[in-house]
Formats: sequence, structure tokens, C-alpha cells
Amino acid sequence: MSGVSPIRSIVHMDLDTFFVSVERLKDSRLNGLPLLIGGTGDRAVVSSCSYEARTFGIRSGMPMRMARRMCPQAITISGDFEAYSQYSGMVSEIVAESSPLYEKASIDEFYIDMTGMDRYFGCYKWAGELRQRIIHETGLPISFGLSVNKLVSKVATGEAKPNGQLQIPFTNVQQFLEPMPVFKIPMIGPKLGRTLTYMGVPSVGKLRQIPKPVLERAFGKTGIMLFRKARGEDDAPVTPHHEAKSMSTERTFQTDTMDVKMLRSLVTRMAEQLAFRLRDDHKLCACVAVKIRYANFETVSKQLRIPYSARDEELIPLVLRLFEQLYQKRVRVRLVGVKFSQLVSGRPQLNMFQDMHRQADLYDALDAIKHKYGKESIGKASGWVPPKSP
DNA sequence: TCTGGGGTCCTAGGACCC
DNA sequence: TCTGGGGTCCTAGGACCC
Repeated sequence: MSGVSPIRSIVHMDLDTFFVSVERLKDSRLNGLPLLIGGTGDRAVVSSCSYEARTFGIRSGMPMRMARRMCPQAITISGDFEAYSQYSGMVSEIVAESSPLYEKASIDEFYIDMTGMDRYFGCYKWAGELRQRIIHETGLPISFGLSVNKLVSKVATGEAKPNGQLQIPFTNVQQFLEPMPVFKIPMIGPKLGRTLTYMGVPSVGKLRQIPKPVLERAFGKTGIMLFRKARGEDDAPVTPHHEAKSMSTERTFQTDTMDVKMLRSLVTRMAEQLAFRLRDDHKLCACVAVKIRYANFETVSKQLRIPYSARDEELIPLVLRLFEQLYQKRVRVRLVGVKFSQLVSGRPQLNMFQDMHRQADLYDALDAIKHKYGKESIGKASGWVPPKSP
């Protein structure tokens, strides 16, 4: 093999306003209307919104209250994640069937590595046919970008939307990126984007003019990243499978609370549900963490390295202990969360000093019930939270 | 207009070891 | 006993993505 890597052909496919599109398949009367998907509570945010809603300045991530103020006639729908997951699966199957190497990057986007295929087929033609097939078989609009790596392909998809496709050959990468505002580059978020703009670097073209040492001095590793991205460089491979590295759950309350008993039983239940997920995925965790966000949005967390475990009797007391260490008494709490990380594959270790066979049998029985009747069907009494009164 | 929930990755400081 | 330097692990917080 020579050391010279060939120019790659990477497709990025992204379903357009995915949640909105699914809702419109379920109910065609929603076509053409401003639509907001997200929670209904006071503190909900917009998960997805239609292009009709976007003309009012609404964006995903925006508080629902604000969105409704900007567009009172918008229709609000609380998400149906089961349906979204099903449709996402349908699209995945079509992509998997036709692509030699693909990566599902999120519920609504894929990367496909077509390097080498272009000698036999035209990549652009092939990707266009795949796109049409997805549209035809699922009814969901989807766009794609085709270029030399994930970065440029993803940016190209952004420009192709809605319901379009765009190829950027490697000879055109610079000219394509140059006029772009820096925040169109993935990983340049609000914070970095603002800093760059204040520095007089609003576009990728301007960013490209800054010497590497200057960027490195100003931003460290991030500076190197900026230098490369400004040139459309990205050697990240298309990776078919990712092992989960953490699992977490959190809950924001409708109104801030000081009910410690409720908080304790909630984090207990959260730990229990996550431990169930661990065992279900045949995973163990070696780090547990608790997060609290107070009424003033100040957010604190505490984590602890532990011997690998997936057992309720080990994990729940640890989570409760972290909670007690973290919790500031008499301060109103907005959110609590529990996270298990440092995951590895494995089964809970048998503890010789306990009657482990009985213990293991008990787990199997309890987990079987959770499978059959749902995660909420059974749990420790201490994890029980009274249903909200109307 | 006060800011969801599920993730990943990076940074920086302190502990600890050789 | 006022003191090095590098490596690694751990913790806390934050930026970013969908």
C-alpha cells in the first residue's frame, strides 16, 4: 500500500424536519401549517419545527413559550418518539441494504462511505437514487451532501435543504466554504461563533487567513481544529458502530421544589431504571454521577469511580449518598439527574458472601416483569413518587 | 423568553507514583 | 526538608450536537 490516501467520497444524508415530517405522515392536515413539536409544560422547548414556523424566526431549542408568542397560530404537538424511532429504523434499513459502509449518526442522519464506488457508478447518481428510494418508500423528505469527508458533506447537506441534494467535488471545497459564516461549521457553536465574530472573523474565508500558530495561541487544540476546518479538512472515518459510553436520565420540574423526600425517591427510581438498562444491555458501569440544577440555573454535579457494577443494591445507595453530599438544603431545585458512565460489556459479578443465586434469580424475575409490563411496573417502594395531582 | 433530554468530548487542577 | 518533572487517574464544569 502506498501512503497516499485516495480522495474519499462521503455522503451525508439528513431527514428534513424529521419529527414534523412523521407527524404529517400520521395526519396530512398538518401539511403547510406552522408546526411545533415539543413538550407542553411551561419549561418545554421546541424539539423540531416546520419551515412555515421558521419563517416566524422560530428555531429548535427555543423555549416553547417564546415560540408560541412569535407564532400564536402554530400548532403544538408533543412528540411521539416511538413513531420517530420506527420511521428512523425504516430509513436505516433502506440505507443498510444498499450501502457497503454506513454510520447512523443520530435519529435522522447517516454517513455513507462510497470511496471506490465511483469508478463503477457515479456516486452522485447512486446517492440520488437512494434518496428517491427513501422518499418513495417512507414518504419522508430527505436531503444529502456528497463530498470528500464528513465535514464538507454535512455542510453541503445544510445548504441542500430542504428536500435537495448537493455535490461538492474536492476542487470546489475552498470556494464552497469561503463565504460561509463560521457558525455553519460543525463544532463552532454559539460561544466560539460569537468569539470569532467579535475578533472580526465572521466567515470561513477570514478564518482561513489566520496563521496556525495564532489560532493555536488563542484557542489551543480548538485552534488547530479551527485551522483544519477552515480548509475543509477532516479525516474522521465513517464508523458503523459506536459503543455507548454513558447512560443518563434527568428531569426538570414544572416548578422548582424543596421536597427532599420526593427528590430522594426520584433519584432512587432513576438509578433503578438505569441499572435495569445496564443489565438489559449486558453492561457494567464504573462511575456514577448525580446532577442538581437549582432555581437560579446554577448546576452542580458529583461523581464517583466505583468497582464495575450493574446491581441495584450497590448503585442506589451510591447515588443517594452523592445526592446527600451535593444537595444544598433549603434551596429550590429545578432539575435532578443521574448518570452511569465508564461502561463496559459484562454481567454483574456474583458476590460469594451473599446468596447470589437467589439474588440473580430475583433480578431475572424482576427484569422479566419490567420487560413484560414496562419499566414503571415494578420497583423499590422507595422509588415510588406519588402521581401528580391535577 | 428564562433556558429539555440524551449524548460526546475537552480542559484544568489535584492526587499520587516513580 | 520549601522542593523536579513526567505520567496517569480522578473530579468538576462546560461547549457542543441532535
